[in-house]
Amino acid sequence: MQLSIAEENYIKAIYQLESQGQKVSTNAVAHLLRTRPASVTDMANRLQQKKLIHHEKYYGLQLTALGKKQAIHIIRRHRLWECFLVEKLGFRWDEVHPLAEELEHIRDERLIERLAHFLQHPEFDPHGDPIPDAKGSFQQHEQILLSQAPLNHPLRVTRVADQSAALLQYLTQKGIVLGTRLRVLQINAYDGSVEVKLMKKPAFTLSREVAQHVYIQTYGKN
Amino acid sequence: MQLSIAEENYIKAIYQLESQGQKVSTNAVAHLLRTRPASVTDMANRLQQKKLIHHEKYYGLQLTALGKKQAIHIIRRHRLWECFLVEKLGFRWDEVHPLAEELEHIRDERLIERLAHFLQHPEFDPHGDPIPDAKGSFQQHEQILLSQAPLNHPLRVTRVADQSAALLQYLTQKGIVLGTRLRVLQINAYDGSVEVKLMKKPAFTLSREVAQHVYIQTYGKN
DNA sequence: AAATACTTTTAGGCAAACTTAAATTTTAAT
DNA sequence: ATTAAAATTTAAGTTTGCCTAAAAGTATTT
Repeated sequence: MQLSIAEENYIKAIYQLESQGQKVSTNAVAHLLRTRPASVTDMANRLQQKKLIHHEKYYGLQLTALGKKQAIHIIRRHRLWECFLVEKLGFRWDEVHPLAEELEHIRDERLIERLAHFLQHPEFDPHGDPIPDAKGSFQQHEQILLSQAPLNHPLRVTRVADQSAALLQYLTQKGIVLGTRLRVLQINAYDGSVEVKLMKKPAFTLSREVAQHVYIQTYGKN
Repeated sequence: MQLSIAEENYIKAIYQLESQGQKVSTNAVAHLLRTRPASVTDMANRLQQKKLIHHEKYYGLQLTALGKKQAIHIIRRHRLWECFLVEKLGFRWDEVHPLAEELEHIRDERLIERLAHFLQHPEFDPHGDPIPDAKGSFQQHEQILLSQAPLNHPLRVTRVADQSAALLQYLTQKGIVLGTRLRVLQINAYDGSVEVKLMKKPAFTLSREVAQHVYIQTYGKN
């Protein structure tokens, strides 16, 4: 069953909200897709008829197993294209999201598998998000939010969970990209801001909003 | 002015018919796009309003300068993607056309220019069709139809002017790909079939239908 | 428990791109 | 030069995916 581009975008949005543990309200989807609640209800009916979601009136949307499978395929395509754009065409990590949003809708199994092969089956995209394999499974590796990091411990940046160019450019400018090594000097109990220290640079502070989108891993010692 | 995918497909179809020297009838476009004449008339009105074509009622369609420019951009995208698919992803020349038909609709200037750079600015696609440069000009190099080739002269295949997988697979199987060297032993005056001879292989015959889609260049001697 | 605020759905409409059927125009044939 | 055939356009209707406005349902406050 072939989905339209609009249907794919809804499926992806619902998946995204679900995986953030939020209840998937009509409003939330409308906001994410920059459309209106009435349009979401409209599409919800169609998606339910295609067995891609459950829709309990007034209580929100939920992907079926089938819908989830579709979503993961779309995400696989999206993230592979992001890798391609950065690694092969030389785009920056803050530029690729909108382009991948278009490329992801080309649903050709062979194309995607050959692209994956060409890229040597990457496991993470340029923002550190895991890429599902052809069967749809992905290994979420252990992650800690920068805003909850242990103090004075060697850390490595593994993921930025927000595609906005503004955030990615801001981090880049601060010297933070995937793989950057840093320490957290302190976390401000009042506003949640995080003071970080990169090698050979003066310490600086990141706001809670920023720190809540940056994931790290510990290394060294243990 | 951003064209829809449907509009782009019409523009491309009209360009294709024009460049084959045919008069661009409603019927011809409908046939090419596997739609109905009424749909073509419908779209023709919209395209005319957008100054992309002229439409003299009952007498056919014609691209304006603006329409032609758009068409050439679409073709550039299409042919660059075909190169990518063959050279980087390892697809065969008979597989890439339908995929490129999808990829060509991603209209991002930077993407295309980076793709071109990545491919080292190829001048011809996997079927020997010339790729317009970023400004829209392409050098059509001298070409001769196999069906009009000089007899007993060393020839090199430069282009196959038909994307159908059936033809491309047939030619491949006969040993004919881009760059293949051959001679024409004779051309049958009755049915237009062409007897060709490849190195180290027995001669064989190609029908007029096939020979009219294969272009060659002479080489050696002069 | 009632009133108010907020969310969601329903209803009615619109534009794009298609369809079929009927009317019209052009072309070809007698 | 009519007439018949073919091509084209018009008219009316469909589906997808969106919209606004109004109605209905849910949540919150007092």
